[in-house]
Amino acid sequence: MKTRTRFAPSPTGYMHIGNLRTALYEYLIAKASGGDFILRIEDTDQKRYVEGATEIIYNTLKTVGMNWDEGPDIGGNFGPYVQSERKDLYAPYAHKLVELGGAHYCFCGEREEQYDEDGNEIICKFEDPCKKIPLEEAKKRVASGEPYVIRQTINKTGKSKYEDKVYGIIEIDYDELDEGVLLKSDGFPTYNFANVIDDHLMEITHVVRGNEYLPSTPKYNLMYDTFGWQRPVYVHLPTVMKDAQHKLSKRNGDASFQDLVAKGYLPEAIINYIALLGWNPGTEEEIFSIKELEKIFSVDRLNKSPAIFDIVKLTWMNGVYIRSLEATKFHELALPYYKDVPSNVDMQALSSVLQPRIETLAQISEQVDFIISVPNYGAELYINKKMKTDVDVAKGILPEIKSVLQQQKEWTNESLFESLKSLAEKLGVKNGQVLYPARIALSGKETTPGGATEIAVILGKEETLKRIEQAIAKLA
RNA sequence: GGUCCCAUCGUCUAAUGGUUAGGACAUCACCCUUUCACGGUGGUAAUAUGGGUUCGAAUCCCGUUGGGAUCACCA
Repeated sequence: MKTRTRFAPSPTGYMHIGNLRTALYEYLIAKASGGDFILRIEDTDQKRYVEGATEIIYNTLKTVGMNWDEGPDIGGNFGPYVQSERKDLYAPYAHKLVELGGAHYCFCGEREEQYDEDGNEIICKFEDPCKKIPLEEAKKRVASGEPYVIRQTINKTGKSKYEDKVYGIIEIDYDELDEGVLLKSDGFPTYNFANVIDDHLMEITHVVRGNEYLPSTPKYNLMYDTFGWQRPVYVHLPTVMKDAQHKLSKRNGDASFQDLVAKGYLPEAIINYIALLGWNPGTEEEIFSIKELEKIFSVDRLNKSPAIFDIVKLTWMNGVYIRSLEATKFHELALPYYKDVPSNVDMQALSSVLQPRIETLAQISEQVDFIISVPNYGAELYINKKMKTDVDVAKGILPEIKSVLQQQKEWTNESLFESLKSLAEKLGVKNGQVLYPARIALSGKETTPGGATEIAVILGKEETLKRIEQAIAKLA
């Protein structure tokens, strides 16, 4: 049978990293066996609906390359794929479940307190008195227009048992299960019900979701069993944590996918990183494209303990991706970050020095400041023990550098380096005694991306000479 | 609190009864080098704890401790 998995987010306007990882594993489980990946929007809670949220979901999935085979926008044989459009479909199943004895009508409403004959408080979800109302009577009350919900009926004896692909056998006493609401008084299903109906109707073979559903899964199994439907394969995923105590969450202000992208992380790197948060290939390789993951992914290698999201490692991995980019591609991605850079600057050259030095695109801004304008600096910047330079060395060498550069015909890194190196030889000084002062004069910074000659190339001849002259004037 | 789940370097993880407990990030040192990066080499660093079972336990069992999840007309 063809594997079918589904990603079923609710449109809250935010693509959480944990959700993205769940989607990724759902996608990979399907694709690893040539199956289908389905997108379903779960918007039964109208209060939480956020405008534009579905677009964020579409865009995120598209930019990371998780293409869905069926979904609200492209349709499919099992639509509609938005739960609110499926509204009318659930109630008949709920009523049918009542007929089958798996659920009952409850008229308690939202009234606060009820007590039985012994004065004990009645809590419907635990043991609903309404389930004792004869079915015929309950149906009459429903027909007469009395408000009601449909609650799951649970026989509180015995133990439930099921197998999860990552956690193994899970056993829970039926007594622990709540008689929860399946169909709300507004006629909408709750997640607990809609999810079972939809997964069955859409022929989902593998239900993949966060492990917070581990304890409620027996309730879903009861429904599958009562309807006589085959239970899906369960794959419950461990939580993605922010630290040892807290899960990653919107409430804590933790980064979403879009936040990370805005900070200059590449979608490919994000996907690669989160794929490894709770899964490993069994080899020592760790750089994978989503296409490669599709080939090697296997549920067996999913981990069951929670994993802490480590931005430091993601950042390293992002650096790996940035470095492996084609130079032209990198330049294209870097361009938006050059908006304050003067147009006479050689931006291609800038990109080539930046590419091996940054780990996120946002770091470009910090690296590029001195290109825009020379920061204020004191003469003591020329003092460097290792390079054997000080203010006097700089005073002596800068005019020499100026005249060499003025005569320089070919303005490339190699030829500039050659020229300055032979200047050092001619004067009998160390290379650093020429190059270090030159870099300070050109950048006003102790450390820069690239060396003096690379900066000169980026700046161009005119600006380079201008900066050297300014530095000489400053020292005079 | 009841129930369920989890537990290997700081972090992500490998090792499914026999390994000097391996790799990656981070960190430290050194090398390379016109600074900074990149790259290279090496180091520090882990089986939470107490009992079993076994010739042998990170691995299997029980307890303890620690952590997480769940107990809505939210998903």
